[in-house]
Amino acid sequence: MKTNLIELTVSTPNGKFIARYSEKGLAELNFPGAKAPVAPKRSEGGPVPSNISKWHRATQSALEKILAGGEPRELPPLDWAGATDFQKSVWRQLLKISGGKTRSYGEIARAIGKPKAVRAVGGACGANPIPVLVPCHRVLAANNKLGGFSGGLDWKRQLLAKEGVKF
DNA sequence: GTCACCTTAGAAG
DNA sequence: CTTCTAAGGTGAC
Repeated sequence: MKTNLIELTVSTPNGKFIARYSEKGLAELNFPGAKAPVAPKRSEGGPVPSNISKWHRATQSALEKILAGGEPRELPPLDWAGATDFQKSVWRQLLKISGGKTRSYGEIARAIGKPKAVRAVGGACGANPIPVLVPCHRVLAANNKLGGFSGGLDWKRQLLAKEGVKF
């Protein structure tokens, strides 16, 4: 079923991110500049539920923290409904990467018990609906090569630079 | 069913 | 050192 997502924006020094929440938590986060598939239509529909309002505050502060090169104090609940088990496993590993550190696709693959699924890990990262908070940008190719990034390789470089990662 | 993807280790030239 | 190949998971066509 098409869950009614509530769309809110997060203003940062880097631009306005777009966050979408379901009843269960943050379901999606988009980079500034990404074309908005739907118009923001939440205010007329009704008030934003208080729990979502609270999550949004957490999202905002976590995002700002990361963009400043730090680690978020706390994250809002993430709604991974629709994701496969494989993807959830990968994203769980990503959440364990602390600021300024990086892992390779191979390491992630190994961590979830499928050392040969390195390309699948790349696929899961690309399918990540919540970039930045789920730090898919901290995953580099082997030998500290940048690798790719569907949301714009530019963001990956910038985020890593803020965290002091060199390569 | 086929193909492309945010990959990588290893074998061959 | 450079080039080529095979291998996982998933979604688009």
